[in-house]
Amino acid sequence: MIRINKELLNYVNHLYQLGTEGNIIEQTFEPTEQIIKSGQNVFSVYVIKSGMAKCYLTEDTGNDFIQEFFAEGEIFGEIEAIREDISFCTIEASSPLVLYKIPLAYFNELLLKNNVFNRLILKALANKINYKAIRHSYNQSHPVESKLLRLKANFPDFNKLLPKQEIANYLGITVRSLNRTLNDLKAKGLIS
Amino acid sequence: MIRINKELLNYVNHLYQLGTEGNIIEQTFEPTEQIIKSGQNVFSVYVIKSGMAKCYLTEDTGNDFIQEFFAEGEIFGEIEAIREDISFCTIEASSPLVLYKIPLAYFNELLLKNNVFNRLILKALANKINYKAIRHSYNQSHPVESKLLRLKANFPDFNKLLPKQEIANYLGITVRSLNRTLNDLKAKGLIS
DNA sequence: TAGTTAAAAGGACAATTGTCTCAAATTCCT
DNA sequence: AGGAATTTGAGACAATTGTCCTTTTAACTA
Repeated sequence: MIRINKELLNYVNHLYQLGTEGNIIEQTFEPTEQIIKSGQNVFSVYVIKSGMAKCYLTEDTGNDFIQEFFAEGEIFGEIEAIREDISFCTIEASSPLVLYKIPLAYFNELLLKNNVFNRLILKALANKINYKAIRHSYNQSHPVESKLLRLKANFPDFNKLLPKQEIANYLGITVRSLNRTLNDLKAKGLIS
Repeated sequence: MIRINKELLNYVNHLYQLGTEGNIIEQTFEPTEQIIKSGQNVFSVYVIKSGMAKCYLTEDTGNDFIQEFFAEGEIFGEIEAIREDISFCTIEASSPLVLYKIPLAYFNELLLKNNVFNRLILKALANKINYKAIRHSYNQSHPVESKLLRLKANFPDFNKLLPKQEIANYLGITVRSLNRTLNDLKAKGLIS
């Protein structure tokens, strides 16, 4: 649910310290600001220094489906950079955000010339595929109750961190179903 | 549903032609044979030369959820290689398969020393993330009827190619629901 | 070709989840 | 503090999807 990548953050932080040519700059955003918008061009790759953002797709039904919440060290814009395509999702600040902004040209240069960076990106991509595969499979094969228990197990205080609508959008259900299931779980003593 | 990667196939074919050190070898499998098994170590990365394989996860409910069907040029085992982890899915031949088998050591060497290969892998990974994100979002936000129409639009003859159980496992539904919905669509004249 | 096995189809019912609506609680302004 | 706006909670009902089971059809084997 809330993804981090400390290793990548450390490395980008290191690149930033080097400070050569001012290639990487810091940028801040306030909650609800959108950094990348679905269907638009992406001119930079971003790594989160601090704060949290949500990554979501808006469906033709009007529903938002939240892919993940990104926190320290998570990268976004890299898929679009590598595919040389417009964005397929929207990234929106969930809290005050501080980002490292890497221009496309420099990102590609790093990929080509910096083995360490290249490997970190390969790993970041492989991890995304891994968790996406597991999550999709789980979501398709289990009822809401199981999904909620799983979420609770991984993020005990999810219901304090996020509004109900966001939790529902993350689970791909309605708020009504979420409330109903939370009540069932409370009645069974499986949740506080 | 059936993924291909011609560009990667061409390049791996080219590497194979070079034939240095016999690093890449060809291997064949018959339907139902498993090339990679969930939970086990992966010793090679594979690229499909011809035929089709299914990539699926088995859930604790006993359900198989099919991530994708892989055909010419699709790569698998690369996630595990990059993450240095055991496999999280099973790859099983759906038809007679011919594969290029790339040993881990050579795969890593290529990633490090061959810019063209490296970029092709980055693209392959980015594409997987892209289509997974879009599919998961769609699946969570639409009823079975929409999923089926979408499948029909993308693969008009899916119901001739695959048994019902496989289609159901790909859509994350039961065969009963699949049949019911196919009937509804026929009644509405939306499907043959 | 008959007999066995597997795949496809669907009836009947139950469980799950969504839709619509309204009321209560909470937050946010100025 | 007082009123507006947002968030939360839930009742009543409808629609969707799953479970279980039986029948039909197709496919394979000896």
